[in-house]
Amino acid sequence: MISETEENYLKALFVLSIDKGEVNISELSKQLEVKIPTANSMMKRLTEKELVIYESYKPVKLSAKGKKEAALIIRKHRLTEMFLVEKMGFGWEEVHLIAEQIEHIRSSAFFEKMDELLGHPNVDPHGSPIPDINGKITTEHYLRLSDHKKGDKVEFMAVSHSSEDLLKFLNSKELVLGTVLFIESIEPFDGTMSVSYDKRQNEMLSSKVCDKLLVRGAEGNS
Amino acid sequence: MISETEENYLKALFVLSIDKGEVNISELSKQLEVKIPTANSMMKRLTEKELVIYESYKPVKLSAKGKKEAALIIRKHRLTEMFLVEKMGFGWEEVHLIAEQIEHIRSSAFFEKMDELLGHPNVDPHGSPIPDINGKITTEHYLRLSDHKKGDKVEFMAVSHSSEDLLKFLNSKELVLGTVLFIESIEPFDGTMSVSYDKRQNEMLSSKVCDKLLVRGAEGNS
DNA sequence: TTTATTTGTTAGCTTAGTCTAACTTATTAT
DNA sequence: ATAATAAGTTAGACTAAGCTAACAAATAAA
Ligand SMILES: [Mn+2]
Ligand SMILES: [Mn+2]
Ligand SMILES: [Mn+2]
Ligand SMILES: [Mn+2]
Repeated sequence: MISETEENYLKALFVLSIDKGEVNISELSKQLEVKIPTANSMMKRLTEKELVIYESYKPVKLSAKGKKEAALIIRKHRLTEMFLVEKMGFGWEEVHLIAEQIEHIRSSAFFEKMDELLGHPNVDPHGSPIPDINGKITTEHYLRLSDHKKGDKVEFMAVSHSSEDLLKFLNSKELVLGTVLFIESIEPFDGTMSVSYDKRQNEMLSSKVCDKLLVRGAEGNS
Repeated sequence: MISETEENYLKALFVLSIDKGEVNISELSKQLEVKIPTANSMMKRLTEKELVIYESYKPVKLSAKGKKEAALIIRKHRLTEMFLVEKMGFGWEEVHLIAEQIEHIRSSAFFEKMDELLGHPNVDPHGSPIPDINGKITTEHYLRLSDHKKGDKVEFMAVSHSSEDLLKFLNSKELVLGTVLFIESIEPFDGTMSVSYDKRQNEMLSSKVCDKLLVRGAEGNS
């Protein structure tokens, strides 16, 4: 049996190891807001349970088993977020903390029912992919809006590392997933973009915002 | 802050003290499936927190504060059960264990949303009353079906101490809340009743079942 | 290549929540 | 009224999950 705390560690390991495939204990402890020795001793326990691969002074990796468990928790988290938004009327900025708790509910029927009622969605309200029932996750590789140039037309597909503040900002600009953006101009000095879309014209987005918006080319414009 | 474990103790104290107003530690430990010393030490902790009133060798009582907290947890439990049945399509026999977990989710917005989507229900799927947002609970005092006599016509209002097995049995007899029952006859030896209702005629219900069905007089027949 | 800094480890302490064993108080039966 | 049984208490141990303090290893700076 994997405890709620252990589940949170697995999830943190999963998201932190997405690029490098491994995680330093200090990163992990920062992510989970615990001290380094706490994370250290948990790594020993998860090694015992064969959920992580870990040797002294080396970075931590998830085992295949650990990776699958983590993906299944993320599945529950993202299904929950989708359910809260689509079926209960919450805003996309309100759902993360609730999902952080509900992801630990022990009832496969509960999450299967959500999945069914939602019509088996493959992304959450922030555009992140929902792993399937076997823990397999298919990641689309979107570019950042900030990687594009003047005149590009792109579709807003996902928010990366979405904070509540960022999501509220996007609400205030009526920027929802699926919006097609046209880049009118880019300020050379600080990278601020002026973009137009159905709801707004010449809206200014700071480079900090543009870094978080994941997009794909629209109309054959990759 | 009240922990999940403490919440479960408060809830158990609430339901066990409904009649007598107080609870023996041994009853409590049985209900929660812990040993007597475990319940005993928890009572000390809840006394510290002023949630219960307790002196050595005397039965335990909930304080006003403890009673309110307990009622609010029961509110979340019953709203959840109602939501699972009404909005997610679960059967009334499937929801208790899930609600047992979800009742501890820390988000008033989550439960307020459920309440709203359900149209502020005042009973759960088993006919038990849902306490209001202030923890006030209004209990209807129904009689048991077994307290009635041949020829009585009654409405099925609630199931008392519903187990999954009992609820499945009622499913098999198509006996849902609101059904109007006519008592055709009662076997003097063991109290088995023969009842008729819209879906079935002369259905036999053992006295064990009749003890659990809470009813009120139908058509001015109190 | 030493030295300083960051990162990781170990040991030992804490709290919540559980247990068993031994004992005490209350209740019930003889 | 005394003995037997049940209920409640205390002490001591355990695990999970956290912490701090002291030390060791690895990495970065000088
Ligand atoms: Mn989230
Ligand atoms: Mn979580
Ligand atoms: Mn229930
Ligand atoms: Mn519970």
